[in-house]
Amino acid sequence: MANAKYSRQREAIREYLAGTHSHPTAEVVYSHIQSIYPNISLGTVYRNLNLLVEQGDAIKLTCGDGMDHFDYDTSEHYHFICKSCGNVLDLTMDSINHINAIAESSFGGKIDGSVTYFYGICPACLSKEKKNDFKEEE
Amino acid sequence: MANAKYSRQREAIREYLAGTHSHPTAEVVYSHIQSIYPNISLGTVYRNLNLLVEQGDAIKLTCGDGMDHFDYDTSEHYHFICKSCGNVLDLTMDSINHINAIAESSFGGKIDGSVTYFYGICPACLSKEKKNDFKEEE
DNA sequence: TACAATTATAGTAACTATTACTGTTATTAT
DNA sequence: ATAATAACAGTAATAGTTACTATAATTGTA
Repeated sequence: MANAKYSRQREAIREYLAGTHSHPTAEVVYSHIQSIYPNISLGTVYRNLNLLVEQGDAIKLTCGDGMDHFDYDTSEHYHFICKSCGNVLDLTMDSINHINAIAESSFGGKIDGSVTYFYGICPACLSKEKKNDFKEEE
Repeated sequence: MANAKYSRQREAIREYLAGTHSHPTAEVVYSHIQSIYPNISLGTVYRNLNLLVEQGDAIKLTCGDGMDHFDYDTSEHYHFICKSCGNVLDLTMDSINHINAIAESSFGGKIDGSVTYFYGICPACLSKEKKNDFKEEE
């Protein structure tokens, strides 16, 4: 891991990921990087995304939609998945890491951490729903 | 969904799932049901597991190891994944559903629920580690 | 019980996300 | 400049899962 060579492709991936809060999948990263490096390979994108995760520069989100999502924000924060549009959003909220202590208190093993995903309807889909409700009333 | 016909295969899957707390994958369910129905198809296992989930009789766990796990216990409880052996364990602990209110308080959308996975070392692996530490000391 | 209608099955093919392989190219150290 | 090595593009392979199809099982009705 100390023997990781620089590569322009990886830095382009890093910069794209650092500049978005959209939690893109590898495929989405791939299609964006193609505008800079038209010949980049999807395998290169996967390898570098995983490398960034291994190095602790990004996190991988497995939120149950069949695709991994990536996030350059490694600080403690939480994610929301909209059941309607599928978008993954950041949640700005107080830390809930006390749940690890709750879990550990009556458990014979060791809790190193936890991952929480919140589900529901995102603000954008919620306002669309309201519009449709209004239409139905007319 | 009201037009679901009885099938012996599905009931065998249901009974196996109801009788274990091991959170088996579809492949594991498949190999167990084969002892009763040697010709059962893996597709049948997948279809019926998903049907049980749709009907609310089981839940699907996507805990990040690449395979979905299934659980016949639909009551509110939490899961732990051992980083060492990969086993999925039930955690007996107080409800943490207050985190949904924490998430919703500063969010413009609607929170319907959340899923939390705890990670660490399970009791069995923890005791193995201790044995190895002891060996290294000698 | 027989029969028609319909859903489920086994077996197989297809699909999606991801990883592995291979010969060539880029980066780095000397 | 050159040698060593890691990364690349392109492609093949893998794993988990879903879709398709002809046959079999289940269910409602006479």
